[in-house]
Amino acid sequence: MGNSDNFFEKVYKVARLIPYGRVTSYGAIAKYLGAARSARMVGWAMNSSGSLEEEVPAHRVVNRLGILTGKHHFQGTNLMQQLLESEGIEVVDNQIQNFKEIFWDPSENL
DNA sequence: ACCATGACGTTTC
DNA sequence: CGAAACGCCATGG
Repeated sequence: MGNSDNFFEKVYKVARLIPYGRVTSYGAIAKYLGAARSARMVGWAMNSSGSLEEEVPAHRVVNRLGILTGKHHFQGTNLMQQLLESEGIEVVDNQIQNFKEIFWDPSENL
């Protein structure tokens, strides 16, 4: 573990490429990395992203429906939503609005 | 090795 | 896309 696991490192690398004001899903990242059945591991990687030197925009990663399932892992009770709204993303009841339009698929852009 | 947990996703009702 | 059952797979006890 001293060295970053290759899989985790790839996840962080892709996450950092998500454009400002756009979002993607755990499954999309997993699929892009050739581990389509390991979407949960992407979430696990995000859980460890807080201790990294390089910051990871984990708030831009949501589930396939555009729901902020990981908001409770951020500090406070509403930080994830606030970060998204600060980028012009509209969130109502933990659900990203216009999700289809701001969704960024690494498989189609990398 | 077994069981529980989880920032997911698909299928089914 | 409500709710629940599975499937999936790394981690931890």
